[in-house]
Amino acid sequence: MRSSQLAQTIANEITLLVTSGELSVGDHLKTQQLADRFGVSRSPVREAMDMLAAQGLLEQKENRGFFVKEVTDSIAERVREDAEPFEVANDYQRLAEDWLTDRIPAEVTEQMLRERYDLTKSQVNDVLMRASREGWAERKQGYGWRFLPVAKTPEAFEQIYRFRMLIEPAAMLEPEFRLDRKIIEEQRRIQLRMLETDIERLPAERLLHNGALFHEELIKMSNNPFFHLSLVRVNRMRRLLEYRSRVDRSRTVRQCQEHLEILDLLERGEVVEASYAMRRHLGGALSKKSPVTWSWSHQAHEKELLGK
Amino acid sequence: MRSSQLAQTIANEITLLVTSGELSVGDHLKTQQLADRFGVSRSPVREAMDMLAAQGLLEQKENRGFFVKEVTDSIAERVREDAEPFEVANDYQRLAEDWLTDRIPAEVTEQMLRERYDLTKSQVNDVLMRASREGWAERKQGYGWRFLPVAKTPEAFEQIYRFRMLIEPAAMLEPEFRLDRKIIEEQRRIQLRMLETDIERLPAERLLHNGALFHEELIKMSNNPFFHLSLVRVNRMRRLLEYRSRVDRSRTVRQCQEHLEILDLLERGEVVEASYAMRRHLGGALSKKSPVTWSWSHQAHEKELLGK
DNA sequence: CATTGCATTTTCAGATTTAAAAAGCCAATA
DNA sequence: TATTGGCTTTTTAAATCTGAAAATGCAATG
Repeated sequence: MRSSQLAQTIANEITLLVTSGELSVGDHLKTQQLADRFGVSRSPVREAMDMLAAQGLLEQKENRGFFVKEVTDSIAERVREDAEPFEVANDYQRLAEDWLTDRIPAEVTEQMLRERYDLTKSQVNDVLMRASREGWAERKQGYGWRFLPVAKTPEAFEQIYRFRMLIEPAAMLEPEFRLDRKIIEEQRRIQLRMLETDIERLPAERLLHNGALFHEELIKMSNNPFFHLSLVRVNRMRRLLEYRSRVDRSRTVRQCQEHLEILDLLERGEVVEASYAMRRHLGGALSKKSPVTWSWSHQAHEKELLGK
Repeated sequence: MRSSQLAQTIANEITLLVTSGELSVGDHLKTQQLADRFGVSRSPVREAMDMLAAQGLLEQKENRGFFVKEVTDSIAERVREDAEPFEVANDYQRLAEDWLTDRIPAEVTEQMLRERYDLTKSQVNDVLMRASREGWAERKQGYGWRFLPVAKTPEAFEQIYRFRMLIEPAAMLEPEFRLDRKIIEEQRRIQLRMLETDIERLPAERLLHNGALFHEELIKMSNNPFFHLSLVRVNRMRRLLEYRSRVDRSRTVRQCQEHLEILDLLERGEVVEASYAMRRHLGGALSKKSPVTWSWSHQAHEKELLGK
């Protein structure tokens, strides 16, 4: 029973609503309401509910619609980790992997890729489009594509972290920065849950995702979309790199704790403290790899203080 | 005589080589060499040379290839200012314009756009792809596109400048920052030429382009591609905004002077000074619009110095 | 023996068609 | 009277095809 991508996505979102407790057993799911919420029409919502009814999460009553039937632990696990087009993501990963490990040349034609990965034209197109959006592939002037060397080296890691150490703490000090309790509570919940759960058992993917989410949600509060956008972009690139390296789970616990500390500081209104904590937090990830001199920043600061 | 886009582009590049003095009268243009240089095959280079020969810039000798024939002022003017697909850029501008001035709704279907602007499917696709790359349009979950409110407000201007004030000075203090004399000389040349020329006569487009180029070339020297990429991206967005507002040419002279000062500092190796000058330079553009408090940065710096 | 000039092959964009998916509509119903 | 459920219409995505453009091979030439 092959069903549409969108319906899948929405089925997951509905399942999330149920498992998160926003909907409880016996509640009535109104089609239009859900459609509005997700920004789609009723068709895919309807289809998603059909699927969930077939799985037993929902119950359909003739001419009255769907109702939550039961909530068991097994259902929570049924949520697909990512609702994104399965194969595209795969193909993309594969290409990225091959490029990062020098298994493909820097210049290729679409044809070559089609053959190598056995893809259709539009699949190749999707993958290349994505790669170019993420900044590591570009069309050549004539025929063919060129892959860019960015992020191949281990230094890329360092570069990303230095960039983040600059923008993330600064974002908190933006004049339009406003605390958003909802975001803070949501993130606290996520981080606490990770600490409670057996970290070893969580998939690496989820660890990376939650980590990135934390930082992206916080930077949003700066109310300067350019900070947010930049972070989202470097994070995409970073995920490409981190996918390959095994996640060091011993550090994850420490990271969660630091995340929680930052949330505490923010909630108490100690924004400058939080900004500083964020800087240390990011610096920590960096210094594990190599001793970095921060002297430059002190120079700059001294300079500015003098100049004032 | 309609000829291929690529050949046009290359014809312009070749003309540029001649007018810039890199090639002089009588020089032999080797096909393969040029093809390699431009990253294309010999075919479009050949076609471009045919075109230029027809125009009289080059001379073809039987079985010996093409040679530079003459260099007159009229030829320099023949160079098309931008070699980018003419209409795509136009359509894109038009759409952006309409969105910025609220003449189209936030949510549209491709169909709507096709009708409104009388475009083919792939044209619409190109334009939307570009808009999504530049961050102001995104696909809805189902059918249709959503335009994002970013950069519509005048505050967007301020936000962009605050972002730039953060990353551009910091880029100069990156550990991998290296002076590149070639870049510095090239930029100095451009800035000087602008000061010499009657600023009133330069097209606004060119002013904006040169300004953006200056900053993008400088940030490259940080050797941290993430700084460069971020700047390129906010600049694209900025151009969208600035296109609409008339360029204040009285400020352009001052800006060029500041650019030159920064170049001088860099060349003398006073990088920290240069970084600071860059910050002031960007702050200047901002403070023209509204008085901005810089207090936050001092707080942060104090904090960090104390924390050390 | 490097380079040209032409011929040949390959690649890809655009148009067209076909299939799939989402949105909209409206009578039936609780 | 709000909502569903089936149905129709609209919209987009995928597959195929075709021709123009770009890349490449090679004999001819200086």
